[in-house]
Amino acid sequence: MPHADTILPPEETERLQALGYRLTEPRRAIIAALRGAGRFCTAAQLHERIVDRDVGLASVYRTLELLAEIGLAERRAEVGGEASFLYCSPRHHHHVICTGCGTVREIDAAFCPGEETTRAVEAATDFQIARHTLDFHGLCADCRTEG
Amino acid sequence: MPHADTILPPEETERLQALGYRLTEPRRAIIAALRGAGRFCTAAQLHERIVDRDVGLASVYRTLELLAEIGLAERRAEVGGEASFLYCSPRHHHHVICTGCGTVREIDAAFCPGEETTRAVEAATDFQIARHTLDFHGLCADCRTEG
DNA sequence: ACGCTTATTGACACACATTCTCAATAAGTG
DNA sequence: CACTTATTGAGAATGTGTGTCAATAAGCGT
Repeated sequence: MPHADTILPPEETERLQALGYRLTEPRRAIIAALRGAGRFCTAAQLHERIVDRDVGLASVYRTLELLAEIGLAERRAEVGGEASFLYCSPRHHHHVICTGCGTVREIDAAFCPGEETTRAVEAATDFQIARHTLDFHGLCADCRTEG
Repeated sequence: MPHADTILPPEETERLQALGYRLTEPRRAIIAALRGAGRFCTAAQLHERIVDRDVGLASVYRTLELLAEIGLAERRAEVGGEASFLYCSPRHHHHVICTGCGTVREIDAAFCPGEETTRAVEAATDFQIARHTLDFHGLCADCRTEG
């Protein structure tokens, strides 16, 4: 019986189980915490948020690694040698990241560089482009009014 | 007298010195190695490339950190907890990264999302966008013919 | 060129993020 | 409800990255 705070949308459960992974209580808790954070989190930060569930730190690391592998999380290098992870929906999307508070909002593919841009890059570089990443950085409304 | 392999374009030297940093032999060697690699490198890999210059591993870490701070290098998280660094020119640019061999090529701002896209993102999110990052991933010509 | 000031360096000790190990547990299956 | 085996938690082990400090050399004024 999953904990009330760990009821996940079918996106995560389906993707995990379709790949043969088991949907365990620790994984539910970790995914829910990462999802709810709405920003880049370190393993230690996430572990902090779920101490009451008796989830080991090693499991947090293992699950974050797994999520990054299957595309449900994005890994980022942090100053100080600590890695951060951000929840990502399985759909194609991009990020708007607040340089003040770190909050991340997903934006949909409407803002993607189009097919023509991709073709132009291919022509200019002789690469065969398969995918791309795009992030915007700036201040969110809250951080703007505070400053 | 700088070593023959460490003659750098004025871009790096100017930026370093303008910020009050000294242009030392170890820094020349590290920057030249990173620049010459043309792909993401770990500190250990770069240290390997310049063992003959008697540069300490600690200095490699310190210099990479410094370069990332002033925008001459990009830091990336790596599976296994080891950070990688990529040389970046001071100009605004984007990357095309080969998923086969890891080679990175810079492309100029012509492929940027334009002002109108940025304005649209601002309207959709109520963020004040200051900058963006854009990377393309795919196979380079060499890796395509080998496959 | 020559000293002076001080940022920078190399070596090594150290801290700590991340992974490994392994017996115990629980998810999924029939 | 039993069975198989992926997964877990705890702690040991690994190894990346940082701090310390005396020695060195970059840049500068003369």
